[in-house]
Amino acid sequence: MGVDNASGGPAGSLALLWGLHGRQRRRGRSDISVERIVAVAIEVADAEGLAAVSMRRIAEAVGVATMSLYSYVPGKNELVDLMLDHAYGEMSRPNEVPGGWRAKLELVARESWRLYRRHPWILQIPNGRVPLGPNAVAKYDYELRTVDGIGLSEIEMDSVVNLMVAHVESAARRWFEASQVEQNSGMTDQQWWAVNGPLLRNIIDESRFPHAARVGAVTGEAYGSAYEPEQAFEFGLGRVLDGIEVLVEQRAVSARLP
Amino acid sequence: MGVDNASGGPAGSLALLWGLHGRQRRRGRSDISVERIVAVAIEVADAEGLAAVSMRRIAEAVGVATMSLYSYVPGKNELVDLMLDHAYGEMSRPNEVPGGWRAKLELVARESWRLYRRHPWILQIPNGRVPLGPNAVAKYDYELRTVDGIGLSEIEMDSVVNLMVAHVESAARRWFEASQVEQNSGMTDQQWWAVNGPLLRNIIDESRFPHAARVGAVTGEAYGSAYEPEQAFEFGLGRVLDGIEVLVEQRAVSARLP
DNA sequence: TGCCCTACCGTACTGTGTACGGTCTCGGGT
DNA sequence: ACCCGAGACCGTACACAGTACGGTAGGGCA
Repeated sequence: MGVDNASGGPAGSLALLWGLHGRQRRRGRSDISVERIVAVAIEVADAEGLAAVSMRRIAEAVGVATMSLYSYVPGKNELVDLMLDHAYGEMSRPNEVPGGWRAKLELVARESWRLYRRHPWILQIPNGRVPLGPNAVAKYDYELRTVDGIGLSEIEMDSVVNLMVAHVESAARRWFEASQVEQNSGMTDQQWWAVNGPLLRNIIDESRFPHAARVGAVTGEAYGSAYEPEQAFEFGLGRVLDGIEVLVEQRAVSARLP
Repeated sequence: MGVDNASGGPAGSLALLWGLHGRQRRRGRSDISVERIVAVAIEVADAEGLAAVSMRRIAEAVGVATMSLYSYVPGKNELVDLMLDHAYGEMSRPNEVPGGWRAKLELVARESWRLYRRHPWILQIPNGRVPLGPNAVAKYDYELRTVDGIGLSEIEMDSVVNLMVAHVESAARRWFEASQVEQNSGMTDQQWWAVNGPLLRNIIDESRFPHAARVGAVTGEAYGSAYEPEQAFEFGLGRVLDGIEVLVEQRAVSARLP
């Protein structure tokens, strides 16, 4: 029906992702392949967002009839799964990084941030279990490496990594949403506030909303709008790292006392 | 076209949200109102998700023809804006809360968490600038109050509050996505891992992905699945509060030195 | 040579938001 | 009292989505 989103039965995705599709030689046109379809879909998504990735559109771009795609990919959900894992594959994962866990984890965060900036459509992928493709697993492994051997339990390592990844995704989502609104309203945040600011300032008065009025005035002045995504990412990054450091210190202390 | 999502011109939403619609008496059926439409839409969304909220569906539930909705609400985007602000209005915002900023901010986080659990469809609202309705502003004002007067600048107050809100939303999204997958795959996370675990354990071997294999084994054992949303929320809450505390301490120290 | 499998594709179904234009009823100005 | 216009109400239609289904054609294997 088009509503049952990703990963209803990721078994199909799993086989595709890990290249377990029997490796039988395909009989049809040799200029078409799953890889090419995925590449084309990513190109379209990069340029026009995930909403532009329809089976008709991709088929046309590949040069094939719509329904022919279904002989390469079980359905759209699986195609999106493949797109995502391919994008993960583009990330750099250097073997040796100078500095302690904090520098390493920060690097991981910035690398993720860059991924979302390059492929914002990842943020539009509807609800779903992460399809555990090879590159997703490699990413997870790489992330864990940054906090290995610093006195955390396995559970804590997982939690720390998940927290950092979640922060980056969250900040990226805010950035992307802001840019989306700009795009399809045709107004900059600044322009929007220039138009609607007066009305809102009338309504959000000091007496009813004292804190919102005061803080809103300062941030509006500073940012020229209501929100500065890049700043929010940096601020959160620092705070989250600080919070993790507190935990790491605790563990280091309790390790010294037997 | 159905693609231009929320808040293209929130001027319409703003007027509706703040009840500036001239207050002219409506001439039509008196059993229908914007309020009732919004209430019905929220009911449907609570029960079946935002995807179930179509104009046809809501119209039918209200007992009116589809196109009649458009004489109450400019379009679907505006309806969703109204739903969101209404949901914000349900949150409790006690005037006096015992404890310091940390306890207060934690309470804010838990209240938000409860909101998302009650109305998960909020997480499905597509990209958009928050429509600044009365309840959204009240929520923001209430959140700011928790960190007022502890030595932070206005910008920092805004950043802190945004960070906490973002964490809660992020954790809630993960929880919701997990529950969604469960629902439309018909399998528990545990069941899924029982089926796909062996395959993955074969592929994710110690030699290629040592950290992922080790940590995955422990978390899998502990959670019975790959991820425990509630735990992730609590862990992140603690870490974020710790990180904010570091900042607050810094500010307190630099306030003591001239 | 003959058969079968499968890549390929045309058509059609359900469902979306909403533009458009028609009808009917009620409120207010004269 | 009368009339007219505004607006509530609604039926139809359009473009687009994902994909089920069934038909066709051509190459691999017995």
